[in-house]
Amino acid sequence: MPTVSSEELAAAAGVNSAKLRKDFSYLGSYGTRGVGYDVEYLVYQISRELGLTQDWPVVIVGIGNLGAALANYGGFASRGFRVAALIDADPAMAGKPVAGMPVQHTDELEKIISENGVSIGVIATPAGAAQQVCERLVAAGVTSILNFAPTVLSVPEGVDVRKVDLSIELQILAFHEQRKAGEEAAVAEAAAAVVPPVRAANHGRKGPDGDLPAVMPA
Amino acid sequence: MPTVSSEELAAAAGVNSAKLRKDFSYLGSYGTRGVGYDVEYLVYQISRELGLTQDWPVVIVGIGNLGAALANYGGFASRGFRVAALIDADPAMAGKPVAGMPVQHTDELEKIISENGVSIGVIATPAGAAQQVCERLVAAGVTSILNFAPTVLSVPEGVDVRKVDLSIELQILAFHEQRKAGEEAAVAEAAAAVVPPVRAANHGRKGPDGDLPAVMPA
DNA sequence: GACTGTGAAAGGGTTCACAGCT
DNA sequence: AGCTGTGAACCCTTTCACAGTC
Repeated sequence: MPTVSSEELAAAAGVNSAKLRKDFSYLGSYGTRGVGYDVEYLVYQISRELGLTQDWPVVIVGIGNLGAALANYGGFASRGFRVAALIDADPAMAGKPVAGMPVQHTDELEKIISENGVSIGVIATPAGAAQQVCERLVAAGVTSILNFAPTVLSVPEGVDVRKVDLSIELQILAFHEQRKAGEEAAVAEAAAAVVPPVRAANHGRKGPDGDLPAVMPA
Repeated sequence: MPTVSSEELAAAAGVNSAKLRKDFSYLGSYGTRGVGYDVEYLVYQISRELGLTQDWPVVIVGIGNLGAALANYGGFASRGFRVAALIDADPAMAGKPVAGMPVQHTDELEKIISENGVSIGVIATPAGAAQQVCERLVAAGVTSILNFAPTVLSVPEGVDVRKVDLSIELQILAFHEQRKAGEEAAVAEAAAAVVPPVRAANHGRKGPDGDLPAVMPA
């Protein structure tokens, strides 16, 4: 399939074809009128725009179950990420191979970051250690942090932090599950609490990844 | 602090106070004019609306690093989730304790789900096993699935699936990182590709959790 | 006086619909 | 004829601003 139309892509993604065309147009005019988009060229242009054509060295700090899971995660390499080092504070971990790579001690953190030109760090430590690790990463030159620890990190201006809370997705499912569990019961409960019954909107999927639950006026 | 104003909450959350009041108003009128919101009452009402006051038994299928990390994750219990069982296809895993709970074999899957009234399942298996596990979960009565495997699951109507891709958050950081890495370079590259230079919007944080990156017209 | 709840205005994103190119 | 690229219309969300309540 060398070429694809906005209609086909939109159907596959579950969105309106006009939206898809307009979105693509912000990246440039990569389509051909009367024909569609050249698949290979389009993939390249989008990859480039998203930064997938670059090589991003990352360090993972905190090699517990989660850190090890991340180190073994196959999806990183294919998206342009290269795990430059695994770092843990436990001296007993040092030298142990995880995902075919020896764990290094926290003492080496600054050296690893500067030698590899790392600008993205992943924190998978316990909550108590996260802020301190974060500060060391930032001081060493990291400007983007992905935080899996259940803490809100404070960082200086210019540093990006994204927090992944593994329970939030479960909460979203539970929220919908609650709504599924019979409207009668929900309405009865709502009435008992002297609350106007509320209806779930946006329950359907917009794209491959659903939206957050939204409570809308009836 | 028995009471809070919309202004205080909005400042803490980084949103407009009118938006916060309007959002709350969709849940009902839980505030008091001239006073604010009673913290305890508000927390209860929001918890109830989000389904946090219910007990949700969940099963985790696939007890590798990620499954173990999820089993050990402290955030679940505090949000009303109870890990009813850990399930793995490897007979060698059966009976081994993970997070203080014996791993059970996949053979028991249907029994576990019906006996515990489980409606939410977490899939942390390798990609190859995910669809099959998914089908067994659904057949056994699960109606919400949280999928950590790098596969798109197909499910019957009425079943909710949310996919967590651990590399997407990294991609978002890399996207911003790319933009940080000097506008001159980016513009030069864009010009070389015969593309109008594009500027990142929505780079700032709206709430505690940042938005997806958006490419907007200049 | 202080603060909520909410109509109305403003703003932003999505969809329509069609001009323009192949 | 077929499909992109995009101005304009539309619609939904956010913000303003103030009436209503304590």
